[in-house]
Amino acid sequence: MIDPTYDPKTIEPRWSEAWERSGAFKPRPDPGAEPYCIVIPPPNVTGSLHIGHALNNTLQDILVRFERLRGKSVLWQPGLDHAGIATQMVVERQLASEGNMDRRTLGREAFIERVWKWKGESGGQIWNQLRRLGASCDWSRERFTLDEGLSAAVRKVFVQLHREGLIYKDKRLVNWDPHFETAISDLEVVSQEVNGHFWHFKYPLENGETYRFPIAFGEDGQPTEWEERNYIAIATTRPETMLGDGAVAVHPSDARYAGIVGKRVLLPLADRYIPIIADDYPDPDFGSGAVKITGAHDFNDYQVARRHDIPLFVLMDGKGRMLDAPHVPAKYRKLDRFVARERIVADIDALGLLERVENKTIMQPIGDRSNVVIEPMLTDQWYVDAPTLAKRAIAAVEQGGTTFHPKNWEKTYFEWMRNIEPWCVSRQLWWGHRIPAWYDADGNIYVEETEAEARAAARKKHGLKPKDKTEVALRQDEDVLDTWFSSGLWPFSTLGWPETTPELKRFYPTSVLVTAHDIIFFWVARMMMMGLHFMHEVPFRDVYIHALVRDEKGAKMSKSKGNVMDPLELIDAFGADALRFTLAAMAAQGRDIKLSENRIQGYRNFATKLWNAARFAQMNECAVWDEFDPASPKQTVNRWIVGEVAKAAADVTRELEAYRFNEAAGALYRFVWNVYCDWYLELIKPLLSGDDEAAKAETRRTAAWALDQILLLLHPFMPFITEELWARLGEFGAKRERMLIESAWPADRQSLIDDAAAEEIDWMVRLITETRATRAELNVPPGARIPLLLIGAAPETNARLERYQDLIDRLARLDYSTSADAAPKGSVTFVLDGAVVALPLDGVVDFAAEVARLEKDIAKDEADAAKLDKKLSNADFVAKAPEEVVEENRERLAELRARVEKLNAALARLREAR
RNA sequence: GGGCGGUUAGCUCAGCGGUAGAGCGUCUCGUUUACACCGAGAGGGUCGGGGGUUCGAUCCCCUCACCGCCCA
Repeated sequence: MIDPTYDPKTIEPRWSEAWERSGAFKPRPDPGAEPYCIVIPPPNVTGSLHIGHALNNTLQDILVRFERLRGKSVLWQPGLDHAGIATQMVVERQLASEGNMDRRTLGREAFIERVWKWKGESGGQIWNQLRRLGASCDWSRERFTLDEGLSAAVRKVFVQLHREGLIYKDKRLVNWDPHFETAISDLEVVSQEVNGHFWHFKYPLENGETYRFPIAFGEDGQPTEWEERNYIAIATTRPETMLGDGAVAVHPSDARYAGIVGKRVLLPLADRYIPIIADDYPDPDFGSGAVKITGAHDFNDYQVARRHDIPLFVLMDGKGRMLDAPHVPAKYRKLDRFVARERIVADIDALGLLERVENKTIMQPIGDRSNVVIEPMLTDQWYVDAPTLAKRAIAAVEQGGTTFHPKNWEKTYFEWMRNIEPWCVSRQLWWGHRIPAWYDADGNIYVEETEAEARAAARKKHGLKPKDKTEVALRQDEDVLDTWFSSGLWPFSTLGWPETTPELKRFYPTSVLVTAHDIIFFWVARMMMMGLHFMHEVPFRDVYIHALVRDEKGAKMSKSKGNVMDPLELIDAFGADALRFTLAAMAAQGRDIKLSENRIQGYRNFATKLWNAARFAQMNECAVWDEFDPASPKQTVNRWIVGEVAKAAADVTRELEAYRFNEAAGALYRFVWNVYCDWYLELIKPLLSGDDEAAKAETRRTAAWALDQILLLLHPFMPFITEELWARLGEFGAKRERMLIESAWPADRQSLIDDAAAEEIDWMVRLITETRATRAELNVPPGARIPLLLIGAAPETNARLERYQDLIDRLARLDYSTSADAAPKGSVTFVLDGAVVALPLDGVVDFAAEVARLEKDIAKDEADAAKLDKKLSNADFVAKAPEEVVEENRERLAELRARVEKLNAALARLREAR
């Protein structure tokens, strides 16, 4: 029996395990079944479930369960990525809390061992959290980016790309994280607005030269006043970098400086002379219009320096301390960059060269993991030739090989891919795939999949014969690869590549990738490039970009901001089904989600409603005892609900196919609550308690069938409650052959829609609703049984009334209802489909209230009629609007006028009766 | 500075060339044998401002304002 109360806490835990044990999460072995595959966006090994994961995985699970019910062979491939920096950080913190031993003291091997140990103990806790959410991944196939297989894929890819010239070593400017002492990607750098300063320095001209600098301007913008200057003014937010200046740049069109371009200025403190150059980069209207160029410590300056062959002065070491080097004045050497900043400002000031200091909010680059200021640094790194790989990735989307949903994200994808920079893939970390490159003492590089192969290559290079005993001494590159390098291979490496596995053959390209837009660059782009290059085929047919879940202010949720909503707490409070349904219902395309608990509570109530409906069904023996043909019912209500099921099934199917999760959820909500519960169950109560045994049997079976269809349609959204009810309902009906998760999605059966039945039920629903509204408006006591008279209706309408009399009387709380020739004196009336419905309430209701009600109705109808009349008397409208629109308006006008006439008559009668 | 998106009922949000919708909240009523996590009913919006296109604009175009995000 179904418990009297719905309690997600007791029902949800039983199903995850039962599903998994049954093998339902594994792909259907049937070779004839269409394959359907989603690879999970791998959570970090350090990760725990946040609301973004909950949304992302709910949507994937909805698709996966939907397609599984549709009979496809479904693989939802789970796995974790090793998250280089994040994981290393976790373990380093642990080491720090245990004592003073840092990773360098521990040594590389011991440190990595520690990380693996940590991974074994506390990595991947997110899996159990995803199970609580109901995620139906094939857990038996779980992969990890540092698995042997995936590591082999990484080595193979690196070596092949290197041979093809698509991976190379280069010295370029990178984002350097002085805390972790590694290069990081642009995407791991976040801009933060901070209160900073703008320091204005004077750089004196060489040999005491002077020039006239305009200081006042007339209305025409021409200078009117000048002063004689022996310096050029520059401004900087980072004074410590001035020691590395290689030039001062001005705009070529800037007349103020035209005379001194090509001359030199003295770089104070450093005591070097640097040139004044002309370049398009400086904005003449900003500051003094002159910009210091520090090529080794600023991305824009780097470009300028390259254009003009300006020397680059590296000022800092990996920790962000000033270098102990000849070009750094002795007094600043080894100082932290921020200490050096203060000293330099003070020293410039002492020289009388500090013009002024301005307060200014500046955008500071911060490492998203370390939270320290990122330093642009000139270093040797490995690069992937992304611009070349991007070409096919762009073409694939242009030609529709992969489609984004919603489509407008393709713009963002193109924008980014067309401006892609070489991808720096080396990281100065220990946790990750070590770069398969070896160096000999002469600086030769051997890029091979294994050390043995590198050794062989080195022997060959050094002209050693097989019999020679000497070995070339090799040293492997210390660095590891960017985590995204291995994640980029995810859609094929998890399926077994580089081996040719049956899964790879069957499931690549995958069906859809589900992800948030903040990860398009990180991940989608990389998978596209790698997939096309190594598999010669896109990694996925569709990319569904879902919303970001934001806080109430529209800001991204983050731990540091403390504005997170914990999905596990929400599951505890409302159940996983309610959370899932909420996320789906709010997942409208192209808009972010601002989640509120009230909404989740509302959908928990929805689950309760379904629960109670199922209880009602069970209490009334609504069970399917044998094969039931939904085309067989004779009763109008049953014929009607069968058609409504068919419509709902078609709607849900169509919306899910188009990734319109919110529409699918909305259609289900309305059907279950407003159709099945509010009307169907109410309408069949008399049948269920009546004595027409045939009708009763038919109704029980129809109600049971419709409920089963609801469970099927709702299962992708609310897997737990539907599976539970499926089981409970099966206790009394025919034995369930299988769990709901393994059943079959409702077929599209438009033939079940009976328009005549629908029209009839619709009429009855409106009659009942109008009667209730009228009663409520006139304050007729709920307990008062009153009669209802139908006047001037067509014969078939009178027949309807007769047919459904019992139902109407019950639901509208009537004494009796019948057709009549005229409304009795003092009746309250309303108009329904051209007939007058009269409630004889003379003396019972307030005369003034009834007059007011009628007058209000008349006024509204007349206003509507006037609008329509105006529209229809517009010749242009009649001539140009589509015929059916004109016709529809005409009908509406005629109807309104008839209503007004009848209401006026009713008003007149009422006054007469008085 | 460039790009993208948003502005619709008190709140959170759907919708979209042809009669403005939902959930929550509000108000009134209700112990009708599934459900008060419920039922019945009601109120509430010149669809951000201004132009334009159109027979017709909340919807398309332009523009302005404000908000958010991404990239410089």
